[in-house]
Amino acid sequence: MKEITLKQIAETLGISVTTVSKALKGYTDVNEKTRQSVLDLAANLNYTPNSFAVNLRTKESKTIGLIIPELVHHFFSNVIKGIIEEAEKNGYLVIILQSNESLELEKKQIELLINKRVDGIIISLSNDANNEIYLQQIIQREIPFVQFDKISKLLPSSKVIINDQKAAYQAVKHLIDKGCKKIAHIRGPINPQNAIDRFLGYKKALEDHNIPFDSTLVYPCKNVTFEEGKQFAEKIVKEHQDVDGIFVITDLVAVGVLAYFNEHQIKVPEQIKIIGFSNWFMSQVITPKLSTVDQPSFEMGEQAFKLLLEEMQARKDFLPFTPRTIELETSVIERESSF
Amino acid sequence: MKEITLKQIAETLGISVTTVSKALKGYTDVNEKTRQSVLDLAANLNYTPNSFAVNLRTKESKTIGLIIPELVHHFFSNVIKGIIEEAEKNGYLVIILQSNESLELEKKQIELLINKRVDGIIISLSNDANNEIYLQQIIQREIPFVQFDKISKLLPSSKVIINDQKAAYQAVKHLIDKGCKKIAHIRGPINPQNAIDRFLGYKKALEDHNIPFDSTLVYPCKNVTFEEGKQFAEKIVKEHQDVDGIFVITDLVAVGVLAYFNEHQIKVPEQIKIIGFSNWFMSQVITPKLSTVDQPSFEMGEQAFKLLLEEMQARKDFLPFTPRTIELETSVIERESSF
DNA sequence: ATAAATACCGAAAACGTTTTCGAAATCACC
DNA sequence: GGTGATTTCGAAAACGTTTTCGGTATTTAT
Repeated sequence: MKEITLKQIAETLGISVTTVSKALKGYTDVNEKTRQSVLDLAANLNYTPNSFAVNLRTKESKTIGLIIPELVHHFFSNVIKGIIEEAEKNGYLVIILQSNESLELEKKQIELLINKRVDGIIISLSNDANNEIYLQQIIQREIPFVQFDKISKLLPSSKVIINDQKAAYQAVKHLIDKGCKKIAHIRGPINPQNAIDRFLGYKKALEDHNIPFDSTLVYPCKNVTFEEGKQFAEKIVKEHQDVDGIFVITDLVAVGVLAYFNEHQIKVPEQIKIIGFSNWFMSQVITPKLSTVDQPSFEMGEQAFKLLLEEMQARKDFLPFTPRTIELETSVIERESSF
Repeated sequence: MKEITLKQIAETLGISVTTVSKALKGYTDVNEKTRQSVLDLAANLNYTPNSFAVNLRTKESKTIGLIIPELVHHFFSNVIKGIIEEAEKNGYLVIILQSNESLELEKKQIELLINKRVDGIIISLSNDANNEIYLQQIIQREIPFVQFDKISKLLPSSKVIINDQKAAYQAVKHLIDKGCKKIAHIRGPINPQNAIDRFLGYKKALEDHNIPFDSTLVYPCKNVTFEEGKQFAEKIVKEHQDVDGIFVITDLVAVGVLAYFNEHQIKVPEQIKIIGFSNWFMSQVITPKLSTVDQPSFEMGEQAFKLLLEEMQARKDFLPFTPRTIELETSVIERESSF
């Protein structure tokens, strides 16, 4: 069970390693007959180049790294899928690591990838990350680098994002269009930019439609869980009996809200209309089906890899590269919870 | 921005590359002073060994490959998480590929990984795979290899599985214990072994409790979808008004059943009790909460990597290796749908 | 016929590391 | 002071590939 090498092919054919290599790589300075004999023998022996040697020689591994905060997550799963498929189309493989929303781990994972000498890195930052030194380091080392979803605006890299503020605006406008007059917002934690942006979109939509903003109608999640959804649902109906619409930071929490209302015979959408965010899979299998904002997650993955590829190729050819930001369109998906 | 190499360290210290390498790798035949100076300089320069060169020299990449049928899947996401975490603990990184339930793609992905010369491969087979030649090839090449979940019994490799038959038996027994007298089964497709085993467990549980088996109560899914769940729910109540329990191949389909019953005011669990399989995340946020069978997915991933590591180390030391199979325990999780 | 152009091939260096093996220098001991 | 043991070091080979550069051999043009 020995590995086939160029040397072996060369020896059995009585030619040099150089010529064998050239024949296989389509160089023009090799005779058609010798080329054929090399190709035939290589095919017979099932030769595949030793990628360790190729990596060393070419200084690239055709492998990229991907860091996400949490693997078990419908949104991220779809992004990963998009990245992997697009990468494979272009001959790249993907190493996946998780940061578990920990800065320390995020730092460690980045160092792992750099030491592995991956050709590029795609990342969705953990909540508290911003402009950490270990992130700047990626750029200083000129490692091709793309951020998506949860990004640091300060870092000069390519990015794939949605316009959270606009998307939230549309979600709230949808509730208003459906007749809601008093709309609560269950928002995300204080720090992450997308929670802030969604809150701002909520506020702007109210203002634009002459609904007074009331800060007591805004409930901030700490952990963004199903349980929190149930708790806030209870709080909302107790504190504001006349709320007729809720915009929720993400579907998971919105499903918690729905669960509470189901249990307490509060009719959705008749009494209160609800809209979530992200179009999690579960939102279409729950009763009533949850209206939500669709984020094109798979496409986000595809675009992220494409941007990375752009930079990888530019660097290889020593061309100047300026980062690009792609903003993907979101869309309100109207389902039973806001009819 | 040049990469630091052993050579550079050697030159600035006026010693040989050999000694630098030895100092960094803890060889005993290097003077304590020189060792310190090497260590200091290496730390200052932030030296990390070029992994391409290390790979070539040591013939291992500290990278493994993982192939799964579908990434966007609560069960697989958890397995992946388990594998990645355990791998990282042991200094390995993980490349992930999908087969999309296609034999052709599965074959291609395996070849990709072999050509990449990963140190080992973990796989959950696609539905129709069995003893394909490209799978045998992995074993012939002596590439460390572990199967999990959907396996081929014929292939002599380590495996991590659950006892589907036993798990299904317990699920059905649970319904019987709760008083069900006429239990339908929405089963999986004809081919996959786990669908067959779960069906057999269903049948055996009935027999052991003196409930006559009735083949018209068994409904085979084609695509295992939410929609199929709804359709079969309708069929079941139309064809067998007196069914009082349903054992469903997997939670997704069971949620479809629940959705149909919710829409048609059929009371769960009062009129019909339902139990699913796999403990998908959504089963605990739906109303009523779905009873199910928990598969320890994260642990499955951990164990799969541990088995792989065993084989990788044995091969490296030229020790004989005999594959092992680990069978993980499942447990019935009782929730509202079967109270 | 010779000169110039072309086709074909291979030696050798390089990528950066690990490890073997022998040499030199130092030490201990009688 | 001589022997043997021990400590410390480095030359060199090896891993398998890619690519440069020069050298024959053959063809074409004059």
